[in-house]
Amino acid sequence: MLHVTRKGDYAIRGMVYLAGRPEAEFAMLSEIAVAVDVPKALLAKIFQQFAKVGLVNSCRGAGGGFMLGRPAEKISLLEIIEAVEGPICLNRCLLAEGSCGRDSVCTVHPVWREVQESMRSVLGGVSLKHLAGKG
Amino acid sequence: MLHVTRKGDYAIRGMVYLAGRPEAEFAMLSEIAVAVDVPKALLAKIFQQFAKVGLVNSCRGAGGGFMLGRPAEKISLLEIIEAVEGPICLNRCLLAEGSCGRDSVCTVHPVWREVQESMRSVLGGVSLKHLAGKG
DNA sequence: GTATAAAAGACAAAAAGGGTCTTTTAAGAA
DNA sequence: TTCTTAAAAGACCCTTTTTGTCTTTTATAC
Repeated sequence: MLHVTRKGDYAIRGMVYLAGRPEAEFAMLSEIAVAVDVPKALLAKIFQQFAKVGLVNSCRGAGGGFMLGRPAEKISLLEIIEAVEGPICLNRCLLAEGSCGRDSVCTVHPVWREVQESMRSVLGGVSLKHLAGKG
Repeated sequence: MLHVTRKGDYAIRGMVYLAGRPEAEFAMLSEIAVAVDVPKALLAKIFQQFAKVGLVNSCRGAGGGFMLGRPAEKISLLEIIEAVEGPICLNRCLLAEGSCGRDSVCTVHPVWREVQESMRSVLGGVSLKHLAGKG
C-alpha cells in the first residue's frame, strides 16, 4: 500500500531525463528507455498518455521522438504522478462527500485529508527543473 | 496506488470502536464486525495480528473477545496502519540505501523521503483517543 | 464435559501491477 | 511515390496483491 508504482517511478525517470536534454530537440524512445533503465514498450505507453495531456510533445518518423511539452520549471512532480497513476486519493472516503456512507461517524476522514493535502503540496512544489538539478 | 487498503481501513474502524468502549472489558468479534461493518473473518485476521504485537488483548471462550492492549491515548494511527500494512514506504529506493542502484543519480529520492516523513509525522501525531472523539 | 469464542491456516476469486507483442499511422528522405 | 523510421494504439498475458471465505484447532468459563 501507499507507494508509488513502478509506472510512476518510470514516468518520473523519463521526464527527468527529458528535462536534462536540450529543449526543443526530440529524444528517441529507445534512447530514453536505455538511459533511464525502463522497458521501452512500457515507457512508450506512459509517454503516449503524457502526449495526450500535453506533458510531452511527440513526433513520429525519422527524426521524431519526445520532448517536454512545457518548460521544465512549469511541470511539477505532482502533475507527473497524477498523470500516470490518477489523482492521489489516500482513501475512498476522500473521493466524494458521502461516498463511504460513514462520513458522519468517520473521525479519521479529516486526518486522511490533511495527509493527502500535505503530500500534494510537497509534490506540487517540486518542479522538473529542480529534479534535473537545474533549479 | 498511494492509498490505504481496505484492511487498513477496517483495522482503524475496529480499533476506533474498541477505543469507544469501556476499557478492560472484552468486546466480541461479532459485535465489533457488525458495528463497524467489516467481514467478521477478515477482522479476525487483523485483530489476531494485532494481538501478537500487543495492540489488542484477546481472550478465548465464553466471555472472551478483544480490548485495546494499551490506553487509547498511547496508540497512534501510524502504529495501527503500519501494523496491518507494514512500514510505510513510498518508494523502493527508501527501503535501504543503495537498494535502487540509482541513489547517486536519483534527485527524487529526497523528495520521497520528505513526503514519507511528513506522512508518518501526521499519522503518528493522531491517537486513538483523539479518533474516538475523546481527545 | 460442554458451549463458547478466538487462533491458525488453507483456499480462492478478483483486481491491480508490470510487461510483451503486433499492427497501424504519420513523418521524413530517397 | 515509395521506403524507412519511429510513435500510436491496443490486444494479450503473467504475477502479485487484495479481499475475502471456510474449516479445524485451541483455550476459557461454566
